[in-house]
Amino acid sequence: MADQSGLRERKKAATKAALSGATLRLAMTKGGLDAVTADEIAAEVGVSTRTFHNYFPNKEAAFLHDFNEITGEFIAAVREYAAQRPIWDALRDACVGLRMDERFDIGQMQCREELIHASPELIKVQAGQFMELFAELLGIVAEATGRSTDDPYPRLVLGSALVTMKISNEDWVANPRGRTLGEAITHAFAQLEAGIARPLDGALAPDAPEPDA
Amino acid sequence: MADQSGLRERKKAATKAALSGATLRLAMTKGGLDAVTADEIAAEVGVSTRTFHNYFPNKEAAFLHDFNEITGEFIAAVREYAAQRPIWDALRDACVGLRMDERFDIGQMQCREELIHASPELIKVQAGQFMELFAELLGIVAEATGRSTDDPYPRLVLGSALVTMKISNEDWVANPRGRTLGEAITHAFAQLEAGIARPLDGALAPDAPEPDA
DNA sequence: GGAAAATTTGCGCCTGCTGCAAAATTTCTT
DNA sequence: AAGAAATTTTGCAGCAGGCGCAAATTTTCC
Repeated sequence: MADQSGLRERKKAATKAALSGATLRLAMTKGGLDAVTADEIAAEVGVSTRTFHNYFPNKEAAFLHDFNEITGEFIAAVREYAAQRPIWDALRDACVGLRMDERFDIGQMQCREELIHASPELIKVQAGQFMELFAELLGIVAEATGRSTDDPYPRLVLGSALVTMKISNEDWVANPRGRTLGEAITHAFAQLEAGIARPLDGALAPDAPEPDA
Repeated sequence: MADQSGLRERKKAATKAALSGATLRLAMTKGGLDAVTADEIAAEVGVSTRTFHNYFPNKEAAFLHDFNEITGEFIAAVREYAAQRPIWDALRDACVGLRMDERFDIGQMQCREELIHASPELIKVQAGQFMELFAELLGIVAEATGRSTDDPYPRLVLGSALVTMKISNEDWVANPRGRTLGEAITHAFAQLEAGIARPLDGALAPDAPEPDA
C-alpha cells in the first residue's frame, strides 16, 4: 500500500540520492551543469533515461535535491519554534539548527555555489524553490505575528529572513573568516533586527576601503 | 552602423513592444500564460514564429518585457541617488521615483500579478530577473557603503531592499487601502530601517486577528 | 511456487529553442 | 531613381527535454 514495506521505499530513496549525487559529480568534473545531459546521469547510475525522468523532471531538480530534503526540516523547525518564541527568533533558530556546516563538506558547498552561479537556469530553479518555500511558510509567519496573510508585515519578515538566510550561507561558504556558520547567520539576523540602514559593526569587513567622501 | 538611423531602432522597439503586448493580451483572455504558445503570439502580431524568438527567448520574457525596461531606469536612479544620500534612502527613493502607479493602470497591474502567481514558470523567470538585478546593483551598493562586494552587509542591504520593493508593490496592487504606491513603499522601507523584529505600527492590519497568547 | 503490485524500460510524440542560409526589406550611394 | 550594401525576416532542419503509454521486469505477498 503506502509505505508499509520500508525496503522498497528505501531503495527508491537510494536511487534518488544516487541520481542526485551523480548529477553533482558530473557537473563538477565537466565544469558546469549545462554540459551534463540527463542521459549521462542515468548512464552513470546504471539506469535508463526514462527512469531518471521518473524521479526528477530535469537535471536542475536533481542537482538541488538535497536542498529540498532540508527544506522539509526547516519548515518543521519553524513551525515548532514559532509556538515558543518571537517569529524572528524562530526563523533564525530554525536556520541555525539546520547545521549545514556539520552536514556537508565545506569544499563541496563551495563547489556547489560556484556551479549554481555559473548556470542561469540553475539560479532560476533555485529562486523558484525559494518562492515555494515562501508560500509554504507564510501562513505560519502570519499566524505567529497575529496578522493576516494579506498584511505586508509578515511578508516582509519572511522575505527578509529568507534573504538573510541565503546571503549569510553564501557569505560563510565563500569566506568563513574563522566563524561558525551559526555565528554568521546569527550576526546577519541581528543586523536586520537592529535596522538595515546602518551596519551593526565594522568587524566583518577587514578589507573594506575607507569611505572616500 | 550602430544606431545612427533611429528609424530602424524605433521599428524594432515597436515590434518588441507589440509582441510583449500581444503576449499580455493573449494571456489575459486565455486565463493564463501557460495556455498561450509562441506561435499564437507571433500570429497575433503578424510575424513568423522564428522572428518572435529573435526578440525573446521565450514567452515568459515577452510577458515581463516592460518590467525589464523599467529596470534600466531603476539602476540609473539608484546610481544617481547613491551619490547624494545614504544608500538605503537612495534605494527607496529610486523605487518610489519609478511611479509605477502613474504609469500603469491598476487593473492591469492586478491582472499581471494574478497571471504571474498562476504560472510557476513565470515566477521562476521573474525570480531569475531579480537575481540579475541584484548582480547589477551590488557594485553600486558596495561602493556606497564603503564595503567590498564580498562583505555581507551590502548584500543584506540590497537583498532586503529588493524584497521590500517587490512586497510593497504586490501589497499595494492587491489592496491600495487609500494609500498611494509611494506611501506603501516608504512605509515598508521604514519598517526595515527600524528593525524587522517588531512591526512599526498596527494601522496596516485593520482585519488582523488579535494575538491569542 | 505463483499471483498481484509496483518499477523499469523502450518507443513514439510533441514542444521549445537555436543555427544557418536564403529571401525580403530597408538604407545608403551616386 | 537605380543599384549596391546592410539588416531583418523567414523557413527549415536539428537537438534536447519531457511525457504518456504499454510491455517487460522485478519485488512483494500469500
